[in-house]
Amino acid sequence: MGYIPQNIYLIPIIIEPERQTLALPDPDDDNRETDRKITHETVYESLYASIISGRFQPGKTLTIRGLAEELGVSPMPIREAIRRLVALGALEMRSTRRVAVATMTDERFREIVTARTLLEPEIAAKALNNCDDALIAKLEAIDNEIAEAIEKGDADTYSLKNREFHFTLYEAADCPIMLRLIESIWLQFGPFMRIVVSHVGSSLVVDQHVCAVAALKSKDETMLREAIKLDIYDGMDRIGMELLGYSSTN
Amino acid sequence: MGYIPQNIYLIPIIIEPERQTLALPDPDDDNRETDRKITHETVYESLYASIISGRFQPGKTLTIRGLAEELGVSPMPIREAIRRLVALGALEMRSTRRVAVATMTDERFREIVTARTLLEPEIAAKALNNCDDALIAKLEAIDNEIAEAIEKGDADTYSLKNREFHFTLYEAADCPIMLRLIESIWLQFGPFMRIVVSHVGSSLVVDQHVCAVAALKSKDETMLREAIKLDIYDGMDRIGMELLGYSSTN
DNA sequence: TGATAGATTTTGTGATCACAAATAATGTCA
DNA sequence: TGACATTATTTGTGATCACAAAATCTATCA
Repeated sequence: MGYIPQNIYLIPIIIEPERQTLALPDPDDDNRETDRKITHETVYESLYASIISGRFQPGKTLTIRGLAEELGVSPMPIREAIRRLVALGALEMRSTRRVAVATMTDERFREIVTARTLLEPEIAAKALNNCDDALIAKLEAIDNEIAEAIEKGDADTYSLKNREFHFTLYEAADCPIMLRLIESIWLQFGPFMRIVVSHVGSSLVVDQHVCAVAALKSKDETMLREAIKLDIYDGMDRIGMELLGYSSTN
Repeated sequence: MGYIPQNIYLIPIIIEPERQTLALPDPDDDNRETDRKITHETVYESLYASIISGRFQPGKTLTIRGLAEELGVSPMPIREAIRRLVALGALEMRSTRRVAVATMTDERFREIVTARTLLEPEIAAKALNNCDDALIAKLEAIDNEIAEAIEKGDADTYSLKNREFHFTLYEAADCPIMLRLIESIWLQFGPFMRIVVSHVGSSLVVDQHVCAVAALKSKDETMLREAIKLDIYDGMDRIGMELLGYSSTN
């Protein structure tokens, strides 16, 4: 794969997706004065979270009734949530109208890298104009949590916080349309994020997040674009390595 | 607007969206041996076609029951189709859970131009590798129909064929993920395509489609990217001009 | 033993209904 | 006459049901 920018040694480890029960947040929570709790919306968020955190095995088929029972709702809101996720490419509709978690192929993988390197440096550059000290502080705080997660080998927290870092930055750009496109892309490699890289491998990598924050501080757009691009290459490497040694199971 | 690449004179004319009844294709058609006719799928396609051809006034609120009655189906498949279109940004969900056709703002407009100029030249370049004589012939045929439509001042055919030209080229790239992103973007300015430019204005414009086809013939990637970029600027100009003299109605 | 045909279960789909929130319409009072 | 409260209607939402297609299981036969 010609996009690998530097020589790094990664040891990919697949975490077997332990059966994890889905659950909707307790409706008795008192934060519903702002927005009414719409079931299909809540279902969507629940499935969304499961997908981006890699709780669903890629290729796994989902059934409407199964999810409905698991989440304790009727099939109706499940259907609506599934339609949205299919539209975004997070789930794929098979010819028999069955939905499954999106799988990955070499071609899809390359497309994702291409689309990410086109859109994300651009939106980061737009965020540069709206950047203030609060944003920088927030990003640095997240980056510290990421370092901590790597230290502990906590893959879940790592991928969660890595995502948070990127989207915190991108949201500052105030470009909802581009953000939606990027979100759609992230959803499509979400199921592959549950991968741990060895501590040694990770620590050898130049932390592009630090570079990105430095670029924000010095208002250096070129440096920021480069940092985001290299961070994408780095992150996608981990998934790419995994793809090589792991043919799709079903 | 600084993106305008050349001095052209366009006279935008808004075609008032005449009330046009929606209708599902006759289920008695004999082309259903290949794939079963799923109602919510058919509804989706129907709404999709209405949106990209600008049959719906931007900002117009759609009701589930209203569409259901118009299409002669129950509210259920309407809901599913709407969820998909909301996910793609073609429709927007208001705070009261009401859906409306996406509106346009200066910010959204600029974002769309940015995203298009990032993604479309790239996918066109990928299509260049898979380009054969059949594709070129097809594109030239479409371009002839476009010229004819401009001649006659037929805005509907123009925007339909313009869309066909782009997507025929893009599909040749065989990049389904990027294609979906581009489709999502097109859906968002679809409602604004129903705009006629004066014949004189149009004929003054350099036909970037011809340039694109020439670039395909000579395998000139740089030229192809440039042609696509200029064509986007040209097309978006027409919408941009319209935006200036036409504050959003509701 | 292994493949195939039939039976059984599972599953997607679309319609209908009840309920609550939102919108529109109506009447009342200053 | 105009602003506000009240009523009526419309509309989104979620559950349940019936039906048909798909998937799974089972039994039969080579």
